[in-house]
Amino acid sequence: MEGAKGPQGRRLPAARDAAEPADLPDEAPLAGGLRVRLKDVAVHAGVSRATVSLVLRKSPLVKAETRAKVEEAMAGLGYVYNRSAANLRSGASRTVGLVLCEIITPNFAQFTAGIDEVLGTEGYMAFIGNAAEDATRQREVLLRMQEHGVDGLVVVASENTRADALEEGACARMPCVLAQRRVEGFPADYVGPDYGAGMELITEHLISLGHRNIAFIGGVRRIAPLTERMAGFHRALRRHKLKSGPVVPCAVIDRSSGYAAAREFLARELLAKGDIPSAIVCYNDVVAFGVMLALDEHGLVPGRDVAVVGCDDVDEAGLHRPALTTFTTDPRVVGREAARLLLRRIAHPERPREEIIVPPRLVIRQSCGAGKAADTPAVRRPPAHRPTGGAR
Amino acid sequence: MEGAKGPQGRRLPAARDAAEPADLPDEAPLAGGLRVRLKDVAVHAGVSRATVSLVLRKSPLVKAETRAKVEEAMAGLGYVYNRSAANLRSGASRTVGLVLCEIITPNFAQFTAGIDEVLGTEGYMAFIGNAAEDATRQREVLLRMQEHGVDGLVVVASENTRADALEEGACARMPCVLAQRRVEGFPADYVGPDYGAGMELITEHLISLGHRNIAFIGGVRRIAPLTERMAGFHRALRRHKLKSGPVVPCAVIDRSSGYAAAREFLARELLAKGDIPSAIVCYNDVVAFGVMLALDEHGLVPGRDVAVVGCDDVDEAGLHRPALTTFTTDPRVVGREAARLLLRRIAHPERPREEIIVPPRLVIRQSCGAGKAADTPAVRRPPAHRPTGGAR
DNA sequence: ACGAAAATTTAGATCGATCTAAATGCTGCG
DNA sequence: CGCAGCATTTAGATCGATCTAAATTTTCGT
Repeated sequence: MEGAKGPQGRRLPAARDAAEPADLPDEAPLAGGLRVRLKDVAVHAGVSRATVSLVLRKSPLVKAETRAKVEEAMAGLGYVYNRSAANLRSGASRTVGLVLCEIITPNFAQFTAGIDEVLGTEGYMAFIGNAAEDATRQREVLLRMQEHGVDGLVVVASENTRADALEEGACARMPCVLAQRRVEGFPADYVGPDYGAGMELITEHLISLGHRNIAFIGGVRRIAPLTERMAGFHRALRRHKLKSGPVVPCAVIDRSSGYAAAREFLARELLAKGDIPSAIVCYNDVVAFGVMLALDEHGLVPGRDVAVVGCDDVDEAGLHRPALTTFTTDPRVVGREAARLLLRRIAHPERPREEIIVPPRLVIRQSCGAGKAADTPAVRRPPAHRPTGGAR
Repeated sequence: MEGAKGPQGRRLPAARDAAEPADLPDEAPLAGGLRVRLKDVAVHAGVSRATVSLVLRKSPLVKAETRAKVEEAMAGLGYVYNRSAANLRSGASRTVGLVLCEIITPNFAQFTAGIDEVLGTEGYMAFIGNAAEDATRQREVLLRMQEHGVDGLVVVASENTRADALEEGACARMPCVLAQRRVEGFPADYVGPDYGAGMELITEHLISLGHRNIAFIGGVRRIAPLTERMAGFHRALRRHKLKSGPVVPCAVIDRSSGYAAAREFLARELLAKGDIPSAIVCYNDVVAFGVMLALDEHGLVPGRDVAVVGCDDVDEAGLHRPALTTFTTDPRVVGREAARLLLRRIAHPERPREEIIVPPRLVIRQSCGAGKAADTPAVRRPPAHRPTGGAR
C-alpha cells in the first residue's frame, strides 16, 4: 500500500497548463474550445490567482493599475465566472429559490416579475419551483433547492401547509420569506397584501351604497388569506352593526367552483324564501366571475340586481362586463418587497423578524352598481369607458 | 521558498474529522450544526467516499447490500446532496435557464408551468430570467445563467433579437431551445405553436361565414410570429382569390395599442368612405380586446356588425362579452415539449436539429358572429352558456 | 484448489473558485 | 541606514463532490 503510487487521474493536464503567459497563439477568446478559467486570466495578466479573485470581488486591496491589467485580460480571453466553483468554497451562491403554490394565475406572473426585477439588479438569480398546490411536490422542490445551495427562499406556501412541513423543508434553517400566504406557527418574515383591510374597505363601500344583506362566497380552505378576508368582512359589518349574510363555501378557488357554489346557493335561496342578499362579497375576482355567471343564469344582472365585488384586480376584472369592482393586491409590489426583504435577511440573518403589509386600493367599477343602479343596463356601454389594463 | 511550508488554512479540521465511525454522540441529524457531507456518510456507513458517490448516482456497480447500508446512513444523518460541488467536477448541474422575453402574460405562466412540470420529473431545476423585452437585460440574463453553469437554455427571445446576439450570449455554445418565437438565422431547436396554420384556419372560418373584406390589426414588430401569422392570413385569402383588406400596424402588442390602432383606423375609414371591413383578424387576443373596445365606441357591435377574431385563447377570451373566437396556441404543451426537447439535446448534443410545431385548435365563440349574426344581441346571454376556464 | 475473469470497492487527483496567513514592496521616520 | 507600518500580492489548503485507474474480493470453470 506504499510503493506504487504514481500520479493518477491526469487528463492531459500538460496540454492545458503549458500555455505560457506571453505567447498565446492568438487573442481569440476560448482558444482551444475549453472554458477559460480564473487561472488562465491570472497567467495572461501576469499575476496570481488570488489577485484575480480579488479583482473579481471588487476588493479595494488591489492597486488600480493591477486591476486594469486583470480586467483587460478577462475581457481579452472572454472569461466567464464560475459561480458553482465559487459557491463551493464561499458558501454563497447568489441564488434564491422561489417556491410557488401555483404558477398559473395572473397574480403569480406579476409577483414573479417583481421578484426577478429586484434580484436582477443585485446580481441574484432565482430558481423557480411550482408546487402545484401539492404538499409532496412542495417538499421535493424545497429539497432540490437545498441541494442547489440557494442562499434563501421566497415561499408562497401551498394550501394546508403546516409549520412543521416548512421546518422539515429547511425553511427554518436558512433565510426564508413567506409571501402572499401566512403559515400559522411559522415565524418567518412575511410580505403580503392587506387582505383584511381590503375586504373591510370594499364591504364598507357596499354598505355605503345601502346594502344591508351581504353574503360572502368562497372559502373553506385552510389558508391564512381566507381568515384575514373574513375578519375584514366582519369588521366592516360589525362597525355598522349589521349581521353577516350567508357565508357560502367553495370547493376550490376557481371560476367553476365559484359558479357551482353560487348556483347551488341561489337555487336554494330562491326556491325556499326568495330572500336573496343584495350584495355578494367574493373570495377573489376569479370566484366573482363564476358567481356573476350564476347570477346571470338566474336572470339576475350583476351590478343592477345584485352587487358583486371581488379581490385582486386581475387583468380580466376591467375587461369583464359588467366590469368588476374589486381591490388591488399589487402582486408586483409584493414580489419586489419580498425579494428586498429576503436580500436583507440574507445579509443579516439575525435581524429581528419583519413583516411588510402592502395596503389595498379600492377599484370601483360597475359590478357593485355604484353611481347608478336600476336604470342603466349596466352590461352595455358602461359609463367610464376608457381603455384599461394595457401597460399596467 | 522551500523551508517553512507548514500546513496552512486549517479551520479546526481536527474537530470535524475526528468523528469516529462507530461512536457518534447520538443519531441526531446534523450533529454539531454543520452540514453533513458525503464523507460523513461514508465514515458512518463504513465505506469509501467513492462508494457513496456511486450510490448517489444509482450506479449498478455497488452491491445491493452495500447500497442499503449507505442509504441507511444517508437517511440517518439527514444528508443533503451538494450539487454545486458535484457540478464543479462533473460539469453537469442539472439546471437549465429559462429566459423569457416577458413574464407577465397569461401565456408565459402556462408555458413556464409546462416546463417546470417536465423538468421536475427529471430532477432538473430552472432558473428564471425575465428580459422584459429588453436586449440589454437579455444579455445580462444569459451571462448570469452561463455563470451559474446551466446545462442548457430555453429561450423565448425578446423582440428584435438578432442571431448574433444569441450567439454572443452563449446560446450557440450550449444546448439551447428556442420557444414561441423563432430567431432568423439562428439554427437552434425550436418549439412553438403553428401560428401560420392557426391564422389560416381562422381566416378560412371567416371566409366560410361570408366575409370578403377582412382586415388585419396588429404587427409592426420584427418578431417571427408576426411574419408567420401574416403568411397564414394571406394563404387563406389567396386560396379563395380574395384581396387582403387593410393591414393596420400597432405600436406595442397590448390592449391599449390595439384599441388606439383600431380607433384611429375606424375614424379614418368611417369619415372617408364608410367602407369598413366586415371582419378583423387581430394579432392576438389581447389586441382583439382593444379592437372590440374601439368598435364598441363607434357603436359597432363585435360579432354582429363586425366579426373579430384573435389568437392564443387566453383565459379572458371566454370571459369577454362577446366571447372571443380565437385559436389556441397551447402554451403549456409548448412548454412541455420545449423542456423535453432540451433534455434530449442535453443528452445528445450532436443529434440533428429538431423542430416541434404544436397544431392550433379553433375555438369558435361569439365575436365572429358564427351560427347567427344580425338578430341575436350577441352580447347578452350567448347560446353556449357554460362555465369555462376553470381548471384548464 | 487454482487462476482467470467478473464484480465491487477504493485511493487520490481533480474541478475552479475562495480563504488564510504569510511574503513582499514601499514609505517615511528617527 | 534600519525598521516599523502600511499597501499589495501570493502560496497553498480548502470547499464537497466525481473521476480514473488500480486494488481487492468474489465467482467460477476445470
